[in-house]
Amino acid sequence: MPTIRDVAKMAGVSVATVSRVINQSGYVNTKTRAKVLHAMKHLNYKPSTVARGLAGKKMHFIALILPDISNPFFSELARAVEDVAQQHDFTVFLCNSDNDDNKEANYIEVLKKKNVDGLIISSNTFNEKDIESFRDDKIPVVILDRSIINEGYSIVRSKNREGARLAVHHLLEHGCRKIAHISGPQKTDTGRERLYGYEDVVKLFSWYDPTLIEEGQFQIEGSDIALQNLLRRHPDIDGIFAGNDLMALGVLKELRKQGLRVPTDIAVCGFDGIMLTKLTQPTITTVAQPIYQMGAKAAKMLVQKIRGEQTGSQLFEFEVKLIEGESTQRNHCKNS
Amino acid sequence: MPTIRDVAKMAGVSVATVSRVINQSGYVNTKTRAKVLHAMKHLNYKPSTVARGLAGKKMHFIALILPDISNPFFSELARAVEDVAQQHDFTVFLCNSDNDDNKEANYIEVLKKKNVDGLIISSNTFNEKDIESFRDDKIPVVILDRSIINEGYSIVRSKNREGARLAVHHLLEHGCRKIAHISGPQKTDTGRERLYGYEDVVKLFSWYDPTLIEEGQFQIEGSDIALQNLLRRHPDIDGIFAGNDLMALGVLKELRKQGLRVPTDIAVCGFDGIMLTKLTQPTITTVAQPIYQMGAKAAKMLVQKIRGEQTGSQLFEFEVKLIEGESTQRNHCKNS
DNA sequence: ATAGGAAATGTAATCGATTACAAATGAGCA
DNA sequence: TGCTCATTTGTAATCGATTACATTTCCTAT
Repeated sequence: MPTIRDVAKMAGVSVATVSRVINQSGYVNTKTRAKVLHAMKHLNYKPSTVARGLAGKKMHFIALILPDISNPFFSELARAVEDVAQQHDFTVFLCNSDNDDNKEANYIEVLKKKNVDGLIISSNTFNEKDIESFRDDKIPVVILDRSIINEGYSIVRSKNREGARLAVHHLLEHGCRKIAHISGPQKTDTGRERLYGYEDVVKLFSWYDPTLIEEGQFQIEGSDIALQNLLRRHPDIDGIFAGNDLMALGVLKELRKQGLRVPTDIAVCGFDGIMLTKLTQPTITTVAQPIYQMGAKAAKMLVQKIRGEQTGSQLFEFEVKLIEGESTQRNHCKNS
Repeated sequence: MPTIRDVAKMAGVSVATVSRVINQSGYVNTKTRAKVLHAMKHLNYKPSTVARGLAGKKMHFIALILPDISNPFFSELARAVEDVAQQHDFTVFLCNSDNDDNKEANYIEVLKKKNVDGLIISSNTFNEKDIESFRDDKIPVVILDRSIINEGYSIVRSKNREGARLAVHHLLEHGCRKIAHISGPQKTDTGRERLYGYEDVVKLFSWYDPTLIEEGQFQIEGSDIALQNLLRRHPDIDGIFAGNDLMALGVLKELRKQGLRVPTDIAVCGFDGIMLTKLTQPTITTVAQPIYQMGAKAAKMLVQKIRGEQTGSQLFEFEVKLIEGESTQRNHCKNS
């Protein structure tokens, strides 16, 4: 690997001049520039990012901390982040936290040692102290898919509570008269927000009862048990609002096993809008978030912050949209 | 951020001594070590990976190049790679290539500038020259899910051709008498291997005809068109072997649209064994690769190579396994 | 004619580590 | 006693860039 000194020697100039050419800074004579460029090309010279980093320049990488890349919601988010990062010449560190505080803390430390330029965190449970340590070092942070105290960090999220209300209203409009909720983990913001949205609507009805709520883990696994518990307590449920699409999928699977028809016996609505909802039979009605756009927006904000083009904390809240699938297409008779 | 000099000053020793403590190299008096460790703790000192990198040490990051992280096959692979990397204190760069030569070449360049310690590439179309440039720089490379000339790089893959034969045999055993294939892109190794496997079996039958093959893109999108073309040419198809699960999913969707029943009218078999195949109605029969293990194995091999514990090129080929779903459970009458 | 400043280039310090080499100390042994 | 060698520590060069500062040349306006 040739170094800047090799280039300087070959072009017959000093390293400072080569550096000026590379960085397009200071004055360089046109002819000199040509000589340098020629030498660089000839030697196939590539400036070492590591050396530049040590000399105070950006390393041009950002980190993305998320619970689990194999979850389709996050893999789409990651895809968006990576696309935008790539467009701006940043590389992305992939960090799976599994919502585990220790893993996360460990990552934070490693990332600081590696001079990461910025951080996007969409992990559900993070230690705010860890994040604060980034702010102390003036490393920009964007928080994705979380509602945290709005101090110092920028946030990108969507309207979870409103979306949950949308879902429940939709179920009501399609004739459901007893709607249960399988919530996300209550230690997560999104899990809580969606539960609140559900409660906003159902608490007005006489049939409502807190035992209509079961907590899930935002995963397929476990949603079957949650459903069983609900059905045991309330065999007359005719609508289920699942806290996310993966759980809706699990519910669909379990309902089938129980011999219950969707949507005839029970209607199901999910949340997120992952592609999967369109592939099942029946397709799943869901409250869609603009997943890709959210990831892209977060990445754009981060890049701007890194460049110093934007400072302070911003909140960016995306609209959600109910996408009607077959899982709620039942007769409206009961409703009318 | 404190530096090694701050630590040295506080402990009343030289930077060399501090470095010795950090790296557990050379001689350090027990008492001195204690002083240094205390100073490090007190200052919350974290050695800069960048500075160490410049001084010739490993940066402790590896890159993972894959076509598209939002594809469930690759997101599971990525998950495995990241898990293993994390266990060995490596961070993972996520690189989506979209099977685009330019993007890939661009990444290769960036990665070299950033002193990446090793590379796992599971992209379908890579320029061998680019990869060779890594070998020239003695940067270990592991190739995942590809059959390339076995020179200088280690390879992890599964038995694609055999798996394809398995799939077709299974369809035959379940009464199919005219089996079509929607192949993966023929510019990819896996796409080709699976096609060969299909041909191995079907070419023995009188009904076989090359027009029973349509090329897909390993994605849901496009598999509907491929299926339409096949059905137009051969309305009497009663079995379809899709080159991967995503295409099988698309086929299922399109068959439903066309009013054809699965498996009664047409049986469907996929390849890969992604979780999705278990969630559809009917569930999809598939030839499962041990996706997670493959990713984990690749990562382990890479780490060993980076540590110099393993040199030379190795080939690791995983077994595949047919997982029977509902999409091929038809009466065996025709077969008997 | 000349001061002032733009243009062009080079020298050397710097970033934060590692490490070769030197030097000092002390113990063991002939 | 004097020599060898393990132990302990420090000095300074090095990795490959950036950049503050110095220097030189040359153009221009007064």
